[in-house]
Amino acid sequence: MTRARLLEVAIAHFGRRGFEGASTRDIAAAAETAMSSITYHFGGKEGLYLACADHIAAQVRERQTEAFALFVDAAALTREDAIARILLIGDSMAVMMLHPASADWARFIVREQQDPTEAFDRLWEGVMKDLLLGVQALLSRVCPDHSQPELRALALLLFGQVMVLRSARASVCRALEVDELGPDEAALLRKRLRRNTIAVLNAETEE
Amino acid sequence: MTRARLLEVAIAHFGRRGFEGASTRDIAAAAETAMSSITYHFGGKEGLYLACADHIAAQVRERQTEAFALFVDAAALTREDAIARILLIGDSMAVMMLHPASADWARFIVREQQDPTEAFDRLWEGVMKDLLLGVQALLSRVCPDHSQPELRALALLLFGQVMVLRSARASVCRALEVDELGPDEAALLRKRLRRNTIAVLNAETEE
DNA sequence: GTCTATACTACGATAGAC
DNA sequence: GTCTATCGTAGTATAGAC
Repeated sequence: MTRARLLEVAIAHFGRRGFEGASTRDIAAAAETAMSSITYHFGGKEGLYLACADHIAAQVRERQTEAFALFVDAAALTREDAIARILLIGDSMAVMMLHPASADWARFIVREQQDPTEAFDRLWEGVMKDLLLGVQALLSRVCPDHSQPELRALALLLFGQVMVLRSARASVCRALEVDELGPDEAALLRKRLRRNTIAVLNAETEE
Repeated sequence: MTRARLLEVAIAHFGRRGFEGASTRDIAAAAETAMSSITYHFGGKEGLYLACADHIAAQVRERQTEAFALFVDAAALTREDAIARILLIGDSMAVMMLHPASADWARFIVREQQDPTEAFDRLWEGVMKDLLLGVQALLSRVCPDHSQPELRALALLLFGQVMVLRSARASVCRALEVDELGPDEAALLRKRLRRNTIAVLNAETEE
């Protein structure tokens, strides 16, 4: 499939060099097709860019199917079960962020986060919104007294711990004195994430 | 100063569009000078890019002078004082990340974090290394039993909570249902950061 | 559907006037 | 130090063959 190959290559190129920096020539060449295939399949460079966003949203959603399943019936859970689910979701996200395959699309997302275009709307509506609302619902079981904005802020900062594994990867590697994150570093970071999350949620529960 | 104006403009342009995406034509025009001034002052596009990294490092270091001062004599502190200092540093970083002025250089840094070039070395050696080592030293007062890698992982995830305010700004705004972060949102996020940090550090202390 | 060929614009670098 | 002028290259888009 020329179309599928173009999408995959384009996500990598747009992610690394940005919309303007990436060239349709390079993308077409790397996908082993002609430049005009982009016009045919996506209408042009911009169409290809937006299609990348849709593809990423679908891909992340598929990869996190098990995590999304943990959002159902949140209101009926005990506090302990809600905490357990939050820990599972956080770890699932961490594993994804630590996996090499997430590098390309994560670059794309981080770029859109800082300079949102129409592509960000698609990413947000496609996955992020549901992910954040889901965690918020679980958090409201853990901290029933918190206001909705407080729960959202909590969810965002918890996500921040996970996202730093991608968005500041170079510093993570430098700090841990490795060239790239291996199994040992992954285990260390996941353990730390789990313990931090437990600490935060327990502190909120005690009050 | 043509040189200073070029640096400021270039950080914004490189941050938004990346090294390849940004054009020396646009940078020169925005700095109200000729394109050849870049050649004269920085030797070319790449020289300008590296000079941007140095400038950012110096700028952040200057802006965080008070925070860096909190690193001195870490070994002699009580656990409570070390925690208090970590909270101050975290809040100082959060204020910086929430301030509109950090948008341009933060884009530059986040980009380098995901695709490090020689510019990342300059950012790391210029500020980040000392910042992370400093926090690590304070953390070792709080959790004297932890290994160095454990302390580094802890420091990284704590930073992640702060960095998410910039690196995922679009999602933060969407989640809080605002177009941009105002004083109310800033207060909410800073409070949450503080409480999370206290919770994490207390949990580690108890064991 | 995928290719080649081409039109037109914008890129970075540099030479040389002032 | 800063400008204008220009060179060679690389960008996107599109027309048209197959």
